[in-house]
Amino acid sequence: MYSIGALSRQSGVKVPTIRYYEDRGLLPEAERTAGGQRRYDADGLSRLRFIKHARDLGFSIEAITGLLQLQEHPDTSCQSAQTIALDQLTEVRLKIAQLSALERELAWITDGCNGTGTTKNCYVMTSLSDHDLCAGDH
Amino acid sequence: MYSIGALSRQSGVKVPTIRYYEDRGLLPEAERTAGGQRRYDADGLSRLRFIKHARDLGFSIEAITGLLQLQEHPDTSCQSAQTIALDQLTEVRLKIAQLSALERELAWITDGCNGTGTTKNCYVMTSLSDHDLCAGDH
DNA sequence: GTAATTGCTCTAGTCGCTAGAGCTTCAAGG
DNA sequence: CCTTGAAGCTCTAGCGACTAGAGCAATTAC
Repeated sequence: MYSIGALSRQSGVKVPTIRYYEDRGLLPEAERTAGGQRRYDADGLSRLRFIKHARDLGFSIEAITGLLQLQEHPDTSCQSAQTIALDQLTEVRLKIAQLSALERELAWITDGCNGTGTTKNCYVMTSLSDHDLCAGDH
Repeated sequence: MYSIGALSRQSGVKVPTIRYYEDRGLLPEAERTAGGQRRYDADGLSRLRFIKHARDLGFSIEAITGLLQLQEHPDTSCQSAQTIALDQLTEVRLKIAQLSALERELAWITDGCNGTGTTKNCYVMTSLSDHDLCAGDH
């Protein structure tokens, strides 16, 4: 049996975050000692690791709730799980595309300034004032 | 003189967001009519456009505050402006790198599942449970 | 037995807005 | 001049996923 601190060390998830996950229903209500402290077993640890891994991959709490529900029905089709993961992949790719557009703009803007002039004539400042100086659209 | 609604249409920034920017100190306190409504001039509009453009490029409110302060001293060196922009570029590149790593993981995980099995044996589910099945580290 | 550590609950703060309630002011038409 | 409807006002609360802190109770190691 682990205390919440031990679970935290084993999983890499901070103590308040574990309590937050319980609050949000990702973790079942933990067993308690006579004094009211939470105690966990190996199942609790593996469930928390699952959650952490999914969070690290950018899944939302809501998506993880869905995945955990699927996990509790091991004989149903895994198509739903794949759909959740593919949706996440799509979102990640979209964000990468958006950030890449920003990267191009920022590189363009910073390239136009060598840092030696004054703010008044600075390419960074004028670019932000005048959208037309940008390379692409956003 | 623009009303807040007119300013909103001209800038593409929503009315409550304009008030929020004023609250946060990005915009100076607007002049008011006798009845207490905000009125803006061309300067207010160009300042708001500057803010919007910077927000679109992902600059934080704090970074924009810095840029606006620089803008008010047009004869100082523009090195600070370039630094803020380069910092932002670095952050964007870092986020892209992180998301690209996630993309690889998610693609790997979803590729391993054809959606026809059961949850119990689903590669998506087992990958989330067992970190070692991942392609890289994160 | 005592002291240090860890745990508990509860509230509030982070960021950048967004939504809603309940009220007042403005501008245009008659 | 008066009405009406749109647009404005302030204030509070909510989003997501935590994080920080106060003030107290339980556990554990010596």
